[in-house]
Amino acid sequence: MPELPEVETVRAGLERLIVGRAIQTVEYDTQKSFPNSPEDVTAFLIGARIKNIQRRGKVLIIDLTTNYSLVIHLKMTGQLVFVDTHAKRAAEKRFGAGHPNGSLIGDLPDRSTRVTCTFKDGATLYFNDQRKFGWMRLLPTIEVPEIDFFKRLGPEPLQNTFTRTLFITQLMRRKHSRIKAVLLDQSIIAGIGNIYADESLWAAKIHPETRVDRISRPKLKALHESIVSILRLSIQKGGSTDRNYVNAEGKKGSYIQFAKVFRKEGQACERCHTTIIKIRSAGRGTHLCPRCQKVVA
DNA sequence: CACTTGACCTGTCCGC
DNA sequence: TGCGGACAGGTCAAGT
Repeated sequence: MPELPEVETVRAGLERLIVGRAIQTVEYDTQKSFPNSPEDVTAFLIGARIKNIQRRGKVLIIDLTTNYSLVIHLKMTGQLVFVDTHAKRAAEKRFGAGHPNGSLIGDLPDRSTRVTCTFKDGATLYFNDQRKFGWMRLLPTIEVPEIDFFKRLGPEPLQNTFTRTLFITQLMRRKHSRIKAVLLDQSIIAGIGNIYADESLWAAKIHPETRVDRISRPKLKALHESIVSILRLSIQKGGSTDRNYVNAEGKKGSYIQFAKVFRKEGQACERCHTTIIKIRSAGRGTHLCPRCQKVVA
């Protein structure tokens, strides 16, 4: 569920919260959560300081002063939540325990915690992941771009190099496929998931099952513009919290309340008042307005 | 090549 | 109240 805007929100939060801190301990439940050897963890993670935090597509890259990096994919239910133990104790002392602070989650670690990382100053970073689809691995910073995941990844939609021309060139690599499937293909554009695919297609008035080569130029232009503006707006709103997603402080994003079709089946389309429907496309639940978004045969 | 299905998991919700 | 099953959706591998 974390897509580009959610991962970007986590990245910005972590940049503010953990850059410069030194790692003291790292605990993880199973080898699967953290596939590196204990020797590597001790040598390249323990004692390291956080240098900076990058994002590529839906993946976070935490660069360390040891010239190693933690590469993290949150997949659907992953969370990276920072807790400053000292600040939390001070707040509890002043306001009492359980004082409402906007956090979506309770005390950590909890059942979903897979990795706990403590810093020398007492703060903690938790990697929670209810469904355990996410992954995290430590590797030399210089090797990060060489892993299969990054080699396959398409262009970043929020970089200024993502022009309409590049967008159309990328789409045409799968011109016989349905547009929804193509938008979800990370090798075509990095970072779009189910929510933003549906929202962008509604904004551009394109049916999700339209073949790429049947979409008119004006609609392709509109789609390019809606992808960029919707991703930007969502980042501004701190991402979408549909179920699990929280930012680095454990708080929800508010973009979902701006969604026009996602999880709105049965409700009236804001443009034409036709009832929004939900179909299955590219194997995913897909939301659309059947009047605004006509299939081009 | 396009497309679907299954695997990886667990929490939630629905119908019986 | 319990229980089976469907569903949620990011990615990859395998099958049609």
